[in-house]
Amino acid sequence: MRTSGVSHDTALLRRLNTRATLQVLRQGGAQTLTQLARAAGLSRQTAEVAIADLTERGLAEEAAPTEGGAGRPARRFRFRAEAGHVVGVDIGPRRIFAMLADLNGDVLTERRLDVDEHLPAAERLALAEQAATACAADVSRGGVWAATAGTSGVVDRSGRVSVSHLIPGWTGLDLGGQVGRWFDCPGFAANDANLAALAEHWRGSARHVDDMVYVLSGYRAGHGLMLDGRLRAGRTGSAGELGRLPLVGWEDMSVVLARDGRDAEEVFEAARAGEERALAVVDRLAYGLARGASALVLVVDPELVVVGGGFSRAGELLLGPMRTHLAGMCLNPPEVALSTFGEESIALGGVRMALDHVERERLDL
Amino acid sequence: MRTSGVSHDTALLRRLNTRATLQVLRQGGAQTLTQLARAAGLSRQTAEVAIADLTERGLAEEAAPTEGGAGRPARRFRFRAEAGHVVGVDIGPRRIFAMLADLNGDVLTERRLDVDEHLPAAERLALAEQAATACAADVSRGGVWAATAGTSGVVDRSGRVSVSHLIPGWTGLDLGGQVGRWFDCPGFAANDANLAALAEHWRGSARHVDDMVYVLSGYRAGHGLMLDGRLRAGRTGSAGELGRLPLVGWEDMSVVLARDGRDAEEVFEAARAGEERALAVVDRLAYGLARGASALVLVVDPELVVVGGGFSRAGELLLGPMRTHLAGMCLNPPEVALSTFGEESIALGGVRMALDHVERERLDL
DNA sequence: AGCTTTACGTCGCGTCTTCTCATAATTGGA
DNA sequence: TCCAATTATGAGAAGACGCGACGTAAAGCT
Repeated sequence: MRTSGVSHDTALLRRLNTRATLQVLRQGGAQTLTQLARAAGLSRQTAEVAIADLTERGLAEEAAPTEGGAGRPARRFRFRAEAGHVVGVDIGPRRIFAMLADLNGDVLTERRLDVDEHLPAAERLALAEQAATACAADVSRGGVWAATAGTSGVVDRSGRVSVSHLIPGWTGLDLGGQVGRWFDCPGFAANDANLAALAEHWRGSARHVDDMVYVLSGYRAGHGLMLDGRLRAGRTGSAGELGRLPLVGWEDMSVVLARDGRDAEEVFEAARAGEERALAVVDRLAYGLARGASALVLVVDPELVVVGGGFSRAGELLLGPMRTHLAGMCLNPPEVALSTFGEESIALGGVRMALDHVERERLDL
Repeated sequence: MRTSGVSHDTALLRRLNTRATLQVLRQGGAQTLTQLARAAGLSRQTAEVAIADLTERGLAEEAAPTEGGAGRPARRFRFRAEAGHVVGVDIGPRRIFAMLADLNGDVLTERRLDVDEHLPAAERLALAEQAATACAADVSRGGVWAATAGTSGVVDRSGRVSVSHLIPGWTGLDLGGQVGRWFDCPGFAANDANLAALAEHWRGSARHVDDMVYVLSGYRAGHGLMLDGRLRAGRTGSAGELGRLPLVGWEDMSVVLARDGRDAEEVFEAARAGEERALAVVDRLAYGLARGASALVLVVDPELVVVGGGFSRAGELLLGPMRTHLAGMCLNPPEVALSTFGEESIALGGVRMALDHVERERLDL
């Protein structure tokens, strides 16, 4: 039970209506006052007041009126997506990926960097900062309103890396705080699989689904949970460490491949060519994935499982057998889909998480 | 992305302030206008208007003023918890348990009934209806505002039992609809473990925790998920069927006991007396429970695991070894606690779910 | 009885939204 | 070229709401 505590005077109405107008403006593109008012369920005058408010805050501006059409041409207004920016960075063991996006979430610039997996924390951070600030080179100081980093390992709610086995010197790092310092803005950090889930739900394979599970398949495993349209990171942020459950069988992925002697890419290649042995290896991988996924499915019963990560490059080759195995393990097997964004999903999820903050705090949505 | 669509005129303010006043009134007991206003963050006048509103709706009434104290005695108002009622029914394989509660959720009457596990659906329903209506005998027609039934098996969002292995004729039953018809009110149905989780979170062992997992331990297994303070039933309501995952090892509970030859109660008795063989059996049960729980913990990373169901009667005898086993299976083992409400938890969870509906729809909270 | 304290009730003000009506700016046809 | 139709704009009035202020009412205490 929470107390309300907040006083509700008439100023709240103004805020609410401005918020509604802003939502409509963002979703519908450039619109006239009449259109805005109708869509937001307000009178034209109220919409006008809201637009004046937004214009003053730099979030709206007048656009060119529509050509043609009878009657007096209406003034049109558009959302100034360029009023602010957000940054998402994926800092992985072997790769750094930075993205700059505007307030619509449209990606403006990207930087990709391969790094050595033994690179120490300080230098890795410095490279990530370079990549991120380079992306934002054209953005004025203070123009980045929020930034989020994604990384492998356990990241707690405050943005601190509490455990990381894959990146040297990473454990204990206040990653969220670091990233915020780069742009003097609020900074966040989250587990990579969680961010990937966020991205897939935002614009990817899970666009139309509010209960889904993202499976990060590869030499390391992980997962992200999206329930009721919201990310569930768990108490310590360590949801996503399913790979640790020996019963589930994700740990022996690398064993399967090692036994074969080839790396994943080669095996997939051979399997695509129809080679028997490679197909058997792929089936074994699919079985392992299905075992892990089945635990997720039986626990949270999602509508969709999205498979991303390195192994997902095999595409339907892997998904087909995975569906078959999963069907045998669950009462109501959910749909299984490939990740839409490959490598970019983590940085894109970072963009989304930063946008979430901006929408909540600065746009007052 | 959803459009707002709702117009925000000044009437909304009134609604919001009335809501805030009602919340304060319910939480704080009988209060004066000044107290209400301060707690709700409103002016005294506004609180007065809200109270007038609530009084008209039958939800508030004037109480006796406080004795003593300087100054003019203030009128005091209290929430009329007796303005409406809710019903929760647990319809299990071998037991029916009905509860009537007022709008505060205080339980007024209970009825418990043992039934044969082979009892056909129609007769089982008739008995449940008898138990429930008997509980509500003193309540005027229309005085029950919502009712919820809990049962074992998969219950979908609409309140239909989609799968039930334990109760004959249960599969396909529109349980929520049935229960609603008893009292001519909105009726709901949910899986028993989910309702138990709700109850424990409301007033039981998980009172202060918003991310928790309820484990129904017994000859049949199940679980309920409470994340961010809300129940997550999953797409088809079949989250909670973890027992189906053979890898997890919940299925062989009965095997463990069968091998011993005694039933659970006898084994616990013997173990309490210190008998070696019984202790080994309990440890084996604890191991099985921990295996199942570990899957839950690794997937959702809760703060707390609440153990209920038949085996939980063993108390710390079972929980101790379970904690030990769990610690070996998880990175960050959560706390493990016993269920506060034994058999009553399911019906009580039903009360809570019915109250949720009432608060949302009729109290406009 | 008079003082102090606390609550009550009414009045007026400011804010917000909406309705109405006069006005402005276009297009298309006479 | 001019006029009607159409659509948007702008100003003013009305209604609803919340809040602060001030006078009044009702108790206890001295």
